Amino acid sequence: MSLLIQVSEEAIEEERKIQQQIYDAIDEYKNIIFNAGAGAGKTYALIESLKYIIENKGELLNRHNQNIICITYTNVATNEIRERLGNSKLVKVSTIHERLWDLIKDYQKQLIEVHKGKLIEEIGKLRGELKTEAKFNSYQNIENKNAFIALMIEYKDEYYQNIDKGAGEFRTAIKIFLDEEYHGLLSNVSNFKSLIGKIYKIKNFEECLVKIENREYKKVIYDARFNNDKLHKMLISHDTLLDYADKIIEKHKRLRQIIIDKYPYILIDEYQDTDEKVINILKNLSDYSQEIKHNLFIGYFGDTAQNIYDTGVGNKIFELHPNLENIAKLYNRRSANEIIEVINKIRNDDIVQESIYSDADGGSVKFYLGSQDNIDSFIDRYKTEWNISSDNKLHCLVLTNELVAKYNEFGNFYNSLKSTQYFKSNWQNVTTEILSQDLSKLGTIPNLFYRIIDFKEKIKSPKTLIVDLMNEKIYKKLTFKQLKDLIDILKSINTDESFKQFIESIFQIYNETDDENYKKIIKDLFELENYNFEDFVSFLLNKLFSNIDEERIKESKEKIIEMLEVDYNEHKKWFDFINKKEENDVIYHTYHGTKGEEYENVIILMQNDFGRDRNKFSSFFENYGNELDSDELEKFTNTRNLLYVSCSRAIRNLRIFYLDDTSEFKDGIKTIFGTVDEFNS
DNA sequence: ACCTTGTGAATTTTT
DNA sequence: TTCACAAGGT
Repeated sequence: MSLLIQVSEEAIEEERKIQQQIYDAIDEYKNIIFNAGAGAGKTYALIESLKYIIENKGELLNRHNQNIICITYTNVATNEIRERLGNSKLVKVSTIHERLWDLIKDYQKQLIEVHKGKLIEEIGKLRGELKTEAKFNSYQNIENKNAFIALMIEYKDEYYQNIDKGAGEFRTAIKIFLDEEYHGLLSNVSNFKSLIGKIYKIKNFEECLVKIENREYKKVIYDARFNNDKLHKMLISHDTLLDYADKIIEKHKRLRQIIIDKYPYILIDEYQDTDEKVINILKNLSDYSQEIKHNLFIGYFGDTAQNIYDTGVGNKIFELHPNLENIAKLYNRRSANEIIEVINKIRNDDIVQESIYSDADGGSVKFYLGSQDNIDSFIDRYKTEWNISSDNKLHCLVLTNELVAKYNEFGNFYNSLKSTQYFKSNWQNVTTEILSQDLSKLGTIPNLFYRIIDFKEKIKSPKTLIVDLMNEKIYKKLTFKQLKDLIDILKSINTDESFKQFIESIFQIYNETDDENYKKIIKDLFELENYNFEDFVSFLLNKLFSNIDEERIKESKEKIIEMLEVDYNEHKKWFDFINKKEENDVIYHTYHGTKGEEYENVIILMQNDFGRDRNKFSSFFENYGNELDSDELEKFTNTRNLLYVSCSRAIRNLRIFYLDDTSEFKDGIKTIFGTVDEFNS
């Protein structure tokens, strides 16, 4: 049965009127906030608005050498808007970070001033902590702190060499150079490490201030690749960039005027995800434009109920930037009526959507009660009932990446990487470096694995083009005979067995053949110093288990071999996941990761807890419709938004499968989903 | 009975 | 990084 096809004349007319409201605001330079729920065509409205400005103000802007700014939250969104808008020199589409850095990077004198202020502030904070926090009590009682600090700075190398050791070993190693009068500080090793970390930081910052005074350091640099500041090296990361931009723009009127006069139209996509500091910058520009009576249009496009990240401004925007003209679009262009009814109840605010289609009946939503044991049979049931196939996939939402890996059938490979020393000590990078679908963000080793798997798949496939297999420089110079020989060698690599054997085979041929072209291809692929399996393992060992004792080398090597011997299907599934080309009929995602997507058939696996919160979802249903204090309300809203984003992905069919007992909060569920059915397989 | 210490486990996402 | 908990000390 087809649905979601017919649109009524009135609806089209109504949509046009809403779009006209935006155009009118643009003409009058009235700042707006455009709110549209999930699937309303928000990006469409944004792009139409950009086109309107280009068509109607383009000539004037060109003449004055002015531009339109469109800022987005992600690089993916930037690319999508550029693609849908088409080429336009007038519109600068970029992420907020890229744009802000572009605006301030040439004001180095002012940046240095802000940076100095930041360093001094940080030093003050650190000193304060050392003075007041209880865990530094024994340090506070030391007579000659400077002597202790000097000693620890002298033995910095020794300190870092031992930092990963257990408490006992660490203590012994430090006592070798630490005078006896300070041994009391070592009674609690974790407090000691925290103390020394702060001491080193203060030292670094002070040295940095001196270098700035000596004009040895002259530039502040924003580096988008890192997630942490290295303030003492003049490197700032994402958050600090926003902070510095906010401060500089607040302080310097001239810069404000330059921005306003150069960019009279600023449009913000997904404003709810934007940091408060950014809203503050825009508010500042807006106020100043009114003060000097220069024209400036600011348009926020988004939806407060889809704010699922803590750093996003969400509904605080109405306080931070008051007096915006509110424009709402209440049509839904994505989902069947049954879905829309449920998502309206979840958000439960003044955005009550209705379908733009007159043939939107025919979807279905149900809430089931089940358990861990019958997840599989639940999914099987809907594979049959919904005729799931490669053309009609089933998308299943789970809460953690660990489950995504497991259900997408590369759990062992994922866990073998995750349990390496490198990922244990960089646990915050696990998701990005192992599961990022942006290749440039994969970690060194996952990236290498990715390239090798890619190579293996290409060699196996008869459809692979020469261009995709090797660098142009290689095949360009080859005769027909040479090319044929090279291909024969490549084909002789063993691609039938495990990943480990594939790599062994590559190296074996490498060391037997005289074909320089083959060697060049392998060198381009691996970028190693030595090309044999033993050295390859050592290379992995060095990257994944650096800093380990002699005794643990053997077991670590075994772990690496294990990683390479995981069933090759797992490597392949991981590879397909990274490429977003999963071949299974059922595809798993995290709730968060589905933002902006839409799927015909959705199953959401849900339970009481998430992370440290023992009752994230249960308390949402318990509190639905109740009056809440501000802390409770914040938690409630946060869960509500996540639930709203997840449920609103569905176009036609939606099932919630709840894995814990719901008897305590059944009423809340019933209010939203109608019934709670028990699933027994 | 209470306090201190060490160890291991734990969310998501973006720039 | 932060938290919970077990083990060990006072």
